[in-house]
Amino acid sequence: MPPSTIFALLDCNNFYASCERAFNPKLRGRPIVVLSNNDGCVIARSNEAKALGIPMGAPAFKFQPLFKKHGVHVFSSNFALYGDMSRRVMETASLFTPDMEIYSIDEAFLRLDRMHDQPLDLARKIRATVLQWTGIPVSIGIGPTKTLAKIANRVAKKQPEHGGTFSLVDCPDQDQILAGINIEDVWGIGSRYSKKLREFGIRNALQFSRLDKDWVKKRMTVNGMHTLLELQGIPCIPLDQTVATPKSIVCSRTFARAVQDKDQLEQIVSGYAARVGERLRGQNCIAGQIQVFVLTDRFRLDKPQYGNAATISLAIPSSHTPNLIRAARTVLDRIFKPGYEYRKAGVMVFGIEKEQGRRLMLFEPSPEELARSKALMGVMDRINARWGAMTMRMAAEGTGKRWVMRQAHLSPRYTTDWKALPRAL
DNA sequence: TCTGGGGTCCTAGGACCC
DNA sequence: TCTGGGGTCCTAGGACCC
Repeated sequence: MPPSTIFALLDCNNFYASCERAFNPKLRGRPIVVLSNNDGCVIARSNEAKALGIPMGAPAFKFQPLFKKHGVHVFSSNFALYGDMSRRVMETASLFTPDMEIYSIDEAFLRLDRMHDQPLDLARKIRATVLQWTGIPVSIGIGPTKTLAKIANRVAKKQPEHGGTFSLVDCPDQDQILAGINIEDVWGIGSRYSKKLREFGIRNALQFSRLDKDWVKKRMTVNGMHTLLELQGIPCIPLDQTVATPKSIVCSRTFARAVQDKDQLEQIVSGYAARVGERLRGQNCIAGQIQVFVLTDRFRLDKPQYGNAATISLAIPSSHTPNLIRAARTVLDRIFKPGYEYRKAGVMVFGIEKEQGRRLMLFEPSPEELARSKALMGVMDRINARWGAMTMRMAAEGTGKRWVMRQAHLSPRYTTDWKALPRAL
């Protein structure tokens, strides 16, 4: 890496809440929360909702009175909408620099050296364009390392006087700013390490940045050492633009109601296996192993608790839904114990590889068989993409309504469903 | 009396991220 | 009645091999 790398972190402000607001201008200035699956707990809040003291992860049922009192607008999570809005934001930002790493649904690292504009000018342009084209407000922080860009982003977000962008490159106040960042707010230092560090009297980013390298490595592995060096301005975490195949794919849910019946659990698990299959095929991948897990309600300590997981290898790596369902049922059979009230289950696959270029196995299906299964899955995926997930599914998933999931406050799929396109009058 | 040492692979657990 | 879901990486320790 050349000596003067300049990283920017673009981060969408209150992303899910902003997505809901982008299509409903009446919500401007109003408190908004977005709930997790099952309408269980709060996973996103607008600034107004934060100001009301609604914490991240708050169980929705405990905050109902507060929502009502302050007219908080409540939404069930709508990932079809958020995913599509994310794509728009990222595409817009990518027009400004070729060096971009999409880090999460609402964050991207950019490299701004090698560009003609001054980094801060460029950041302001990106911010304005994204806002204008997508309706999503973003903050952009700039620094000589990713970790410092993260901190700059925090400053940009928390101190409105900077207008949504901030740079720590050649910043005379850097020490003062680092001293104002709590240790648990440093990227890479979570709650466990923060607690440990506070026991040593390390409370902020500046104090941490002055620790001894080997002391940190010994207690926080090589990752902690990288964080330390990055705070000192030495880049250790490069921009990663590779599109890696995922190592695992999981589909799991907490149910709205407890399930005791094995047949019902089989249908649920089959449905999860089908979702995993869709996502594998979406990446042109196949998986070699499949795991199933089941859990009882961890909050009902008055009831008998049980949780278990098991994994098997597929005879032949596959993304074919019937194969995944068959395997998932075999695993479930092994771990299911009657007499418990299950509240959560999941299906996970690993040993994932690209479908092309895979090593050949001893008992390969014939080319005709492969073509047939591929065609069938292709038709299913296209129908579900066009008409909404789960329009077409396997018989094993059951034909009942999606009663296991509660989504009482779902917004329309504005951008991904023709029927839900907003009208411009 | 004496009882090596190094390499690899796998797994479980722990930490982190959004 | 009611508490999310989906990922990654690192390390220690045991099994096994030579």
